[in-house]
Amino acid sequence: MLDKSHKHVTCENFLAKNNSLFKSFCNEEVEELNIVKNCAYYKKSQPLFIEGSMPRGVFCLNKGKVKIFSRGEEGKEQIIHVAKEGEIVGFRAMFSEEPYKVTASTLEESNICFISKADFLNLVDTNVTLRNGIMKELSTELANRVTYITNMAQKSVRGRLAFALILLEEIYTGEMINLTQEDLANFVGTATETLIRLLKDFKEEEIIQTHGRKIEILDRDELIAISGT
Amino acid sequence: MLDKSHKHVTCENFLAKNNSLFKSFCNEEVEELNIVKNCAYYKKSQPLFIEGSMPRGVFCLNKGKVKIFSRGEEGKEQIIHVAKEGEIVGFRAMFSEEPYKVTASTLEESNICFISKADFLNLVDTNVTLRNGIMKELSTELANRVTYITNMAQKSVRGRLAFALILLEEIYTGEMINLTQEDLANFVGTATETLIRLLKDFKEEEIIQTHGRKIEILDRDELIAISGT
DNA sequence: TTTGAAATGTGACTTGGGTCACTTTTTTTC
DNA sequence: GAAAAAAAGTGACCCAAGTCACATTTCAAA
Repeated sequence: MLDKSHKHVTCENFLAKNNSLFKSFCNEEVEELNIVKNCAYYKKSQPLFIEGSMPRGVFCLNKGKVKIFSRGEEGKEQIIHVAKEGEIVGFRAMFSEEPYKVTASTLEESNICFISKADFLNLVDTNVTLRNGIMKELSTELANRVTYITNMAQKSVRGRLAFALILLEEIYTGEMINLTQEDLANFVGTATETLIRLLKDFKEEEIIQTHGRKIEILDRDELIAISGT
Repeated sequence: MLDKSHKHVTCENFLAKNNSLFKSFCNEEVEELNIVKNCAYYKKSQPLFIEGSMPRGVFCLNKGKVKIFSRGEEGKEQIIHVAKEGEIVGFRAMFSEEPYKVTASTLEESNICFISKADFLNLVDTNVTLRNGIMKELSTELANRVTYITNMAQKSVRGRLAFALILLEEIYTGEMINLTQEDLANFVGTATETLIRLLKDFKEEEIIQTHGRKIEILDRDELIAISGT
């Protein structure tokens, strides 16, 4: 099924990422982590886990981006989050005894480490800093989703697209936003056709520029203004 | 400002609520809790805390309901959650060093205990069961919001209203749903006028029945069917 | 290198639901 | 219990954005 073994992969620089929950680990802790982690190569569009299945562990993104989405009634994807290098994916499900409510799938070629539920929970139990980091992360994420819900309920699609582009610019720091228009539409919460038309507007207004599929933001301030709409 | 002292209030039955995070406390722990908690009476429409202010502690609802909302660009309320008896409100903000992203306000006369941040964090540090309960609660809430976001993005207002009524029926167990139509509209994420028209439809379709402001659900199955819309 | 399958793009049409501008009814509060 | 304020309710209007039905371009895989 999953082809994870054909390339030699390492996770060395995962810990170096400044957004990692493991960033404050001391040498001894890093050693412990190295023993329990299990690195693998993922091709584009491979799932890490699927909505409805039971969680078995967490995934640490060393290289590559991952989309997290749920499916609405008619199966339409709603992208909740795009995870980037350094992030741990799937740890929310570790603390509830319930199946995943979301699916995680790679957006590009990725190097990803796996840590089993038992090992991860053991780390959390014994490491106060990690635990506090996780509680803080859970709380922050919860607060972010408040904004997300309010935006969905009150903003125009144009405003939401502007907001999404600002978020994505941070996620794709240093590189250009690289998503299919369908994925972008599913992130914004609109029809693909509507998204294409709005992107065209933004291009004509010289707020963005495209290079093939990639999106470059030209006028961030204008996007911020529009995102209030 | 806040008139919390004119009535004698007790929180005895807070611990008895089966949805309380403190439900597994032993006698000794309950004793500790009794020392640090501070009970107060709240009138209708009094805020517990306000968006933008710094968190000072958590609130335990002994009696009464509380709405949690954020405000969109034009100040329009977006109700994120309606908390009921037994719930702890505001603990999410305890773990991030950031100001509240939401406002909490009583929907009716309420008895509410306050526990200071220091006391609460101390309880969390020393009580593994409580801590695990909180981590589980945070995770579950995060999962719920995924559904919430997907609904907002993909369902019709009619579908969202049906969904909201099902949720509210559980929150108002044993009594009838009792919210202003404006609050209900702000929960569903629509204009008050639209909400009134849709409620009228539901009445004509004999899915609900109203007694003054109170809403009684007559056909829960039909609501479930509509909520898929 | 073909060839099917995604992904992108465009036009025409329809409609859900927002806005505005009121009236009426119910609650508060003094 | 009167006045004021808030909530509930109705009608008319309109446009943002969804749907459908295609054409075209790009990509992946055999």
